Amino acid sequence: MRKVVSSGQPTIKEIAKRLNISVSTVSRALHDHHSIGLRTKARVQQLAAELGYERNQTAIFFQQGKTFTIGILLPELSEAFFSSAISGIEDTAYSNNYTVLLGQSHDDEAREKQIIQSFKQHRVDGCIVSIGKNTSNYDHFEMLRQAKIPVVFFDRIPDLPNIHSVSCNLESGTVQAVDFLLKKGHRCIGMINGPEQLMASKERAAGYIRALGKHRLKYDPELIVNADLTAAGTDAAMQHLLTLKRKVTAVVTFNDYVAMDAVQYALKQKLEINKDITFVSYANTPVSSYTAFPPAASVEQFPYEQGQAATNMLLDILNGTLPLNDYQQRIMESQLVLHT
Amino acid sequence: MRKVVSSGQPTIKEIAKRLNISVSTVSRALHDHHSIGLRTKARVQQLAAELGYERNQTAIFFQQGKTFTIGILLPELSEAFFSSAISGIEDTAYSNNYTVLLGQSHDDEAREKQIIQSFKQHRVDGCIVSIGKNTSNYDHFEMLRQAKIPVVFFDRIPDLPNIHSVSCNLESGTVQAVDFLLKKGHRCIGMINGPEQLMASKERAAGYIRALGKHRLKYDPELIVNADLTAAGTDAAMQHLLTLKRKVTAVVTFNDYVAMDAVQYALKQKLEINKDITFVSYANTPVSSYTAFPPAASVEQFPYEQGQAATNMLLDILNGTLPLNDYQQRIMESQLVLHT
DNA sequence: GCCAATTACGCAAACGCTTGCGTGGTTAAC
DNA sequence: GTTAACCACGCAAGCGTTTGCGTAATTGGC
Repeated sequence: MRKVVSSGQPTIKEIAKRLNISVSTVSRALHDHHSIGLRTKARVQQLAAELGYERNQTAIFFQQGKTFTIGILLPELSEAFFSSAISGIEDTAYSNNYTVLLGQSHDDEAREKQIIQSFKQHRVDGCIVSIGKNTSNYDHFEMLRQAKIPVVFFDRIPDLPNIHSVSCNLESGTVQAVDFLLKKGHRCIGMINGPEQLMASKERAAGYIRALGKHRLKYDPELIVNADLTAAGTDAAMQHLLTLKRKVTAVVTFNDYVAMDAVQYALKQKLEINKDITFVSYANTPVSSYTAFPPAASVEQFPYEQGQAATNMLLDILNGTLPLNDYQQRIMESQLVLHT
Repeated sequence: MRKVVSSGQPTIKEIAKRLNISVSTVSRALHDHHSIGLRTKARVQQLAAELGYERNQTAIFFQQGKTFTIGILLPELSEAFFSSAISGIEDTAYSNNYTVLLGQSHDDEAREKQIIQSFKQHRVDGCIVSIGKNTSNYDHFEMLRQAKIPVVFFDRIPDLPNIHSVSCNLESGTVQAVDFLLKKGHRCIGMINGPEQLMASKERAAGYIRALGKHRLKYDPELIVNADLTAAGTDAAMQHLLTLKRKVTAVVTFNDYVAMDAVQYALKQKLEINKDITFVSYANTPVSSYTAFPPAASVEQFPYEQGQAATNMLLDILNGTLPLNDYQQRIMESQLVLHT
């Protein structure tokens, strides 16, 4: 039999041989088991230290069927929102002795499936995932369910029954945002929303409509336009809004990038920001306050905290604190932040 | 013997039993081994598909002594520079069938050591690391070396002999930046640099001085000020520069955030940007182009590409293409990008 | 001084998979 | 008809660790 690898790392067996005791004794000594004599324990531990023994996690993972690893799948690692979330996830995973496996889907459904597959093969204990923009088939998550690998969806959550999720209540934040604009006297408020099928888009729209209702104002469907979040899409949306008969004096944009593109467009149309037209956005970049015309206010979604919350929920499931089939949808409150 | 886990996942053994053949045959059939008959192969593969068989990677990792996993340790996952780098790393790892394990040190040396320890126990095949600001002891990396786990340092590289590294030559970028300003006619150029001990600061200063030398200009030490990267520090630095007898008409700032703070300060002093004073910066945020007064130009460091390069170097080592002891320091060129 | 409890350790199986080698059986070459 | 080559498959070891159970030896209670 060929020895595949000679990592050179000392093993428990090595220690046993040198000390002329059995491997089980060594294993127990290393775990401070009560049935091992103090002398033996000391001898084992000392030799282990001398040899620089380190347990082979891969062996333990295999033997225990548990990896203390969670897979985290996000659309884009470099987006500020997600990178803050990763930070929150890693921090809480770390302090609970879990490790984090990472994958980015780039909003590509096929790649998303492959990564989930890879996570599953890696036998991760659980997953945290934010689905891609155009993911419409959820077979891969069904597989995870069958494999009894818990998943906590996060931010971009699929429209599925019986799932765990952590998300931000964008509806309430949107209500706050629209309220804010209404109180400032705006009566014709446009909204550049995201792709229709996105939950995030639905919530924004719902908040928008609810806020109008609160103030007994009629909702004009033409004022909400679904865009694709590209600069071109935003331009088209702006063009649509600015050519309506009623004059749009404020716009709620899907996120900061859209806001900035929209601002650029407005400037090209010789509009004066915060006078002719006011923008409110959803925060996803730390530097929007530095921009020339930052949105008058923005809805903060606390990505770091969402990451923490999702991880905690997953850990609760893994610990058995939270039953796997007790599906929880934790909805965190978003909050409108004024940019004076 | 207690069955620790009953994951329910079908195993190779299960398939063998059902088909009344040996596990080895099943294994080979699944690997499309030539010594297995077509009929058996088909039967095995079909049953495997039916059962939803999936190989247990943890078993394979353990058996093979290789995990196809690389550990990546960074100071702060949520910083734009690093999150782009992660993105580049994940992408190239993914396309080479490697998976990425993640850890952030928060510039805490103890945590850095723990994460490296964890990576080692996970038996990662290799590591990519950017060290913490105040890491001064390198024992943990020495351990990796002894365990024959290759490391590629990246961006923030330690002052050690015999290491692999990928970093960006900020000196050349700085020369370009100062060149640019000189060609525009500026003769009194200030620099708001970072903390003195940082390699990054030294390179910037060196580039500044070299560029002046190229043009046979005298270097005035008063024009380079070391700041702490906070808004207050930047204000103080600006104040210093603006009260010199010679009139500073351009400033090179440590990064985009400093630039934006400096711009704010200049505006408060009723200076006109790009007329009374011009800024050049080092890119570390994707949105600086949206700001009111973006720097006239900035030195791009290509974090995504650096991440790719580091990963490729690591993969070359793992493939044996690049000998482990053939230490390479890849220095990528930074590049001045004009923001017209 | 006898039985029970406790202490201190070893045996061996099991986790799932890969792989070198062995072994019949068939085919082809001369 | 003998030999060689090849085909198709099984055996079993081994990767490092954990753990239920068995077993001596020691101790303590009465």
